[in-house]
Amino acid sequence: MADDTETSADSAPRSRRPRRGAGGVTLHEVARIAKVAPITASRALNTPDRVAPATLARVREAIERTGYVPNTLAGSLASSRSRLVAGVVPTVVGPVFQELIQSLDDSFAAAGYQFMLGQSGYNASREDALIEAIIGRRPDGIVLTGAVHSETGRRRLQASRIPVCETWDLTDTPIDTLVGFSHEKVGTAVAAHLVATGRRRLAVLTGDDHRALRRKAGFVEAVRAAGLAWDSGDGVPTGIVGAPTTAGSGRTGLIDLLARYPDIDAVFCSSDLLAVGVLIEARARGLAVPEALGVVGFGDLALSRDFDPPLTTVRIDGTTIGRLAARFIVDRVEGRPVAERVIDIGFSVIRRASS
Amino acid sequence: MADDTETSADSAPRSRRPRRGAGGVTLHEVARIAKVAPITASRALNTPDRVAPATLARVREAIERTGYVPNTLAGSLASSRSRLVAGVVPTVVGPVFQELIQSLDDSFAAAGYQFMLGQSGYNASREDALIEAIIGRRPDGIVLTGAVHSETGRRRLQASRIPVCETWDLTDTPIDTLVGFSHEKVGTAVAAHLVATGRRRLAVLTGDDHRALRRKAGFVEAVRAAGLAWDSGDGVPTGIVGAPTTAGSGRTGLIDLLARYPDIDAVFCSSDLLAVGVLIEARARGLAVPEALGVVGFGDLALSRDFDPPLTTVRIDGTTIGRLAARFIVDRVEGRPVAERVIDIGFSVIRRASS
DNA sequence: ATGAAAGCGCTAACAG
DNA sequence: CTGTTAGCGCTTTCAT
Repeated sequence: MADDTETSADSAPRSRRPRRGAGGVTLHEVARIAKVAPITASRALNTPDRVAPATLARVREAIERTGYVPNTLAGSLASSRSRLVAGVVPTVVGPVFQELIQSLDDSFAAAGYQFMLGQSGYNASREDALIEAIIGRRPDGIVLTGAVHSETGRRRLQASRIPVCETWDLTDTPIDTLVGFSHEKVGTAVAAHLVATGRRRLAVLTGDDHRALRRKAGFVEAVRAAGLAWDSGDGVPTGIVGAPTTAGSGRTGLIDLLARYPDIDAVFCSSDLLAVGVLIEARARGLAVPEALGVVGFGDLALSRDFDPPLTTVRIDGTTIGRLAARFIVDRVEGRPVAERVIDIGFSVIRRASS
Repeated sequence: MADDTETSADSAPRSRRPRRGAGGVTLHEVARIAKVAPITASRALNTPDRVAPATLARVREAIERTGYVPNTLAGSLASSRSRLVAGVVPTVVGPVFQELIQSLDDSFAAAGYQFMLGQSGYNASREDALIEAIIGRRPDGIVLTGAVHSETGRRRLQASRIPVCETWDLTDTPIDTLVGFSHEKVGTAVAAHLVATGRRRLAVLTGDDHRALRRKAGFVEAVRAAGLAWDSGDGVPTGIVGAPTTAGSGRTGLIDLLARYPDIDAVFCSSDLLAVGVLIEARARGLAVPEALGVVGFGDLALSRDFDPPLTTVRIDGTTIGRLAARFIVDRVEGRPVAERVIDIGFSVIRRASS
């Protein structure tokens, strides 16, 4: 029994090459203790029903005794399957992607995959580095949030032949599969809502990121189409704030907009946090919402429903995006055919008291 | 040139074993095209200054031509170094850990490590599974947020010999290294602040998670020590809400507390979101803050500073926690001695208009 | 139901 | 500066 726990004390040909490795317990150790071949120990772990009960018990006891933890690096290298899916988000800071992240985590866990997250940090070169590092680890799938900007990154992903799902956006040229919605149409729909409720002097307060600006573009286009352009610039007074958007930038953004355009009767904000800032500032200066000013956000935070007045906003169903993205990946990995490769999940305008 | 791009068309002993693997370009391919030994190609990638410029150029051209992406799985297996650090958080949902996560990401990136995140989901068995999966991939380090609850998880981490840093909490028995603060002392400090500013009828509104309840315990103890216990229960009227805490649960929590104890003159909330809900509800029912009710939160959201009135809260320096945790891990990995293994980072009470 | 042999793709060790 | 050799720890293929 004593020599069982020693590490290959018997026939080590120590003559030339010293041993390497991290020195942990290996499957060979376990197999030796259980008096089976390594492959049998492997089967006991991966396909226990193809191993005789008595053998299984011996292997399990050996695992227990040694505290063996499989080296999945080695396993993945040998089998080309990692049971790991990597996700890329611009940032986990801010509430924007949280519902989606949660859903991806849950969906992949349910399918027996591990989900791990990396941040690209709104920075193209760091995004490229992250993508290369992820591909290098050969995950079974990759979920991208927001389209990949660099051509390098797209080419590498395509060449890797790893199943990819892009989310949160619609593009003409998906790398592989895609679950998203049209940011332009969000802008259009919000403009339609405000116009329909009698607003005539519309403004925009937006973060300066890609997708927010596309929502703004859709908004502006709809306003012009309705014949309500009233600013000398592109027709709609606009305040732009840097990322990340906060309630603070919402407050200062509104102050600034009102200074330039005192007649504004509605503001479309690119995030709920920004809109909450507008609500706080409006109340602080005695501007009645919704009577004197209509306010619409984007994202449908829990806070938006709980605010006073509750905030009209646009809801994106991150849970469904995550579920569908996971299904795409898992189907691909397990060799099932994927019928349609692009899904437009849409969005909904949630009307509350702020507009 | 044509046969360069074919895959080992020359001497393949196809007699018995068919080829396996994912079929991507390997370093051997690259080496063959560059007419060097594989190890030289490896050096061109990892230690380019130990390779002659001309050789380096040939290898680089071969990499370019083939679109080769290193298989870091194989590299890590061979070298026992992964340049990967894994993080575990209960959840990325909610603002609580965001500053810490950001800081970890930045700090590890600066040191040349990749940081990836997994969610344990406030669930002991899922936490165990996540920890086992992480250890199996042999990262160079593991950062844990909040202490690990299960004995199994702690034992596995300890046995793995992977550098570990626990954060966000102080325990008597760290697995390896630790950067945190005392939740009890937070409660004590907030009670002291409220008592010093003349509050006499103190209450608590708290989420039901582990650490929040420890803050509450510190608060209650301090209130009793000050001779201000006034509730028949443990001395301080308490409202408990489920996780995650939201502004909505803050609103209903205050309603409920006031129904039971109309005399309350201050509330300590276990999160800023909860406190913001209290602020919203107080205003909605015409209860003046801070005159009639003092409110203190925890976490120092950006929103808390931007609210009207600005919220008194407790600030945790997540950036510093992340930086120190990264330093612990990197020092360990690179074999430098770690002087102290436990750091108490403390906290600060930020006094604003709400109290 | 179990095992032997042969790699997965890469790098550490030791030459030259 | 470059190459040869021998693995890292696991699983695949083929055989019994």
